[in-house]
Amino acid sequence: MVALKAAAPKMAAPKIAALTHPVEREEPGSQIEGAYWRLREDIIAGVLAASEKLRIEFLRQTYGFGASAVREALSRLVSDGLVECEAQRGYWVSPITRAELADLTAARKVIEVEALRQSIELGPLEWEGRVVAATHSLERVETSMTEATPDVIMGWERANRQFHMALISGCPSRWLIRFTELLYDQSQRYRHRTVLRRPIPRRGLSAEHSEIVAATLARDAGRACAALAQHIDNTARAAAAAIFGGGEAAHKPGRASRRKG
Amino acid sequence: MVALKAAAPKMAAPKIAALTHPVEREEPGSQIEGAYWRLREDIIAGVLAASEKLRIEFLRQTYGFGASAVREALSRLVSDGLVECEAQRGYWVSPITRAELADLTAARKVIEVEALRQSIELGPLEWEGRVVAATHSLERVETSMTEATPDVIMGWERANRQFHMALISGCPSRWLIRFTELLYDQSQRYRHRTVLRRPIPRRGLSAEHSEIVAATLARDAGRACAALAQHIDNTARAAAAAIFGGGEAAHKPGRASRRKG
DNA sequence: AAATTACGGATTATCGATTTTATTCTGCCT
DNA sequence: AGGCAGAATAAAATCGATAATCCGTAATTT
Repeated sequence: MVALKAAAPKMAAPKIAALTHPVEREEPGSQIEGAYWRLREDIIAGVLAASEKLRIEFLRQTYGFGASAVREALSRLVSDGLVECEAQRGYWVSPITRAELADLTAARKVIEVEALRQSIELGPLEWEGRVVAATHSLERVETSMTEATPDVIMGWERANRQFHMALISGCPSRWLIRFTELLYDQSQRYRHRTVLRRPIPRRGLSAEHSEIVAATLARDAGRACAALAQHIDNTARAAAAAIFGGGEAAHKPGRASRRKG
Repeated sequence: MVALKAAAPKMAAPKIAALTHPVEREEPGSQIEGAYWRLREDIIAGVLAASEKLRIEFLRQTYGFGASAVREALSRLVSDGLVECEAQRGYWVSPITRAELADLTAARKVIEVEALRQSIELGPLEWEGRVVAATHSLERVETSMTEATPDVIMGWERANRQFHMALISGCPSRWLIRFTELLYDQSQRYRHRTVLRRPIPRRGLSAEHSEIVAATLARDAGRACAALAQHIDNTARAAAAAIFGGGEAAHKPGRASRRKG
């Protein structure tokens, strides 16, 4: 995976053939946009590991973007919280810690749940349609999951994101939706490892989804919010167990821990 | 302060007298950091007006930063939501609209209020100290406000921000604090015009602050949160009246409206 | 022998120039 | 007269090169 194009960066700057999976994103327009989304995806998916140093030259050669594009993309990712940087010492992927996961989970239980509540209470009619559609897609993907190839897993992850976003897409507040997306993507960095270890989703995850959907479509805000909060908690617990095991933290946030010699 | 290290890049580097006020920020380290904070401040303070086109060359000459630094700073501001950009058409300050103000207000009433609740319920001891200190500073500034020079207004704005941030600084969630800051700064763009028109703060604003502080220090979460929500609402209402008047919206978000011929 | 300082390699930050893209203006055609 | 095509202009995006900084290592001194 990660085909590493290494595009002859001399004269041909040909539209940058996508190395990664086809995303629902439309054509990137500028190279910077492309670099931004590519790096973002690879950080969330763990291709660029937590705490990994992000050398400009390495990224330039690996992805075939120009140095400027890489730098600007990294700048945006800093504001997104996926990348950190220090004055003259460059960039690195934000570390993964148990405390950060706990914080993400707590914040999601405030913001995503509130967004769901507003969706239920204020969402327009077509919102219900989106929920039904996304639920259907997710179910289709889940029932057809027999093996755990990267493609299948990625498909499920995308369907799961679609599902969560559809749930809150009736919320009238753009900011709440934006924060929900941000927190979801941050959490995705943690969840990804869980999915890798637990190929076929047992643990009654589908059941949790069903409960959320049922309560939502019944416009029972209290029940739906409680179910969503529970779901977020369970997911985070599973991720914590998969990543940090029972005991201590795995990554220290201290200095950037190099990965390459 | 800030002092623009600059180090005579080529020959002239005309030092560009700062358009802005001195901030509490420490030395910027890199030029990009400096550009980022300077632009951020000037956007929030309205020096760079809403919907204004941000030409790289113009910013470069005006502030004396390099083109790359400007571009990277703008990239970060895009992720912050203070600047928007489109593929090959450059950058512009995010527009100001009545709908956006309403959304910001609603989001603040969810997030900032929740952060206050968590502060009251979970905040450590020294948090109360910070609240008392910030309240004292704000009172000092308010009682000594007789004229409305830009410096005085800026001092008040800073004290007000300190006050709001101190209130929620006991919240254990870094993400909620971060979102609160983001929304506060976004709202500041709207509030700024209110303050300009209403030099000496009447409208019982101090009274609102007092009520919030009293309830907070009494650890009465319900009362404090209600007071804060009311305060956010009143502030937004005043800003809406000052900017949009009674009727229609002032700025259309449509195409970037040029300012320079 | 330990600590400190000086050097070399590597990486980042910055600047200038080039290429690509969009916008505006003008002339021609309908 | 109005609309369209095409050139001219302006701006943004990208690239290549230079200067400043940091990290690791080795030599030197106490």
